[in-house]
Amino acid sequence: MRRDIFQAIADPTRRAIITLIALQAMTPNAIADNFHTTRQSVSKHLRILTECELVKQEQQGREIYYSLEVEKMKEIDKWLNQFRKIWETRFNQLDKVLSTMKKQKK
Amino acid sequence: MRRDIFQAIADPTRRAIITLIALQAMTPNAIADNFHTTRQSVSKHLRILTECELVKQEQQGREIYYSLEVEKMKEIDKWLNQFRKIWETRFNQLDKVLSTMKKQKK
DNA sequence: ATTTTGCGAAACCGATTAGTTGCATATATA
DNA sequence: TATATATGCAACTAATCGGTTTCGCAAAAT
Repeated sequence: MRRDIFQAIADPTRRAIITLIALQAMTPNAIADNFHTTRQSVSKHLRILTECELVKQEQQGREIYYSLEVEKMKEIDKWLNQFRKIWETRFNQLDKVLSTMKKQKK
Repeated sequence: MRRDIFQAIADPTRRAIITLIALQAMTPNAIADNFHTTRQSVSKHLRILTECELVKQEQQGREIYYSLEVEKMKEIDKWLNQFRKIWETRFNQLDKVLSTMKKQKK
């Protein structure tokens, strides 16, 4: 049971579920309708997403509404930050090359 | 063989390798020195990272230097974009609440 | 009160995964 | 030329994964 965010978003079905419930809470049945798989399978995915706190539940009678814990998604963004510095630097370097080329044209 | 970026960064060792070679190219042996695993195991991880183009190789005599393909990392950032809109909206809503509280204080 | 509906949990199964061990190959070095 | 070094690759193994089937429970509908 590794159960961290990166392992959670590794599965394409789970990524699709995340996108699906990002804007509005949905029940497992409603979610399953969107995929070619069983409710139980979706239920399993939701358990994994819940365990790593990417998703939160809200019981309403016998129905359970699942919605995205957007804050948790920021952790992926935070991890990307270390590389963002690098690709921004690379971009600046390309920028320099381009402006040098322009100058040479003149 | 799924081999997409999300599956590639799911493994903690692979994430560590990515961070390690982000700033400077390294050989498999040098990389393996940083982990409690064998060189062959690192070699396997590098193969997976290379296959999904997150990493590029540069042969130098009998040594092979591996370095990060920063551009590819942007694809994760691109996927995050759809959620970025949401969490920015949430932040703005919190902003409104805070400014309302300030007004009420006055 | 009985049936239907919405759900999670457990047991099972085939596929995949990460890691190890044992090679083979190519490039240095003595 | 013989040896040491750097590496990738294939075969194997235990663990994990995603999916299905079956079950039990609680809430709603009849």
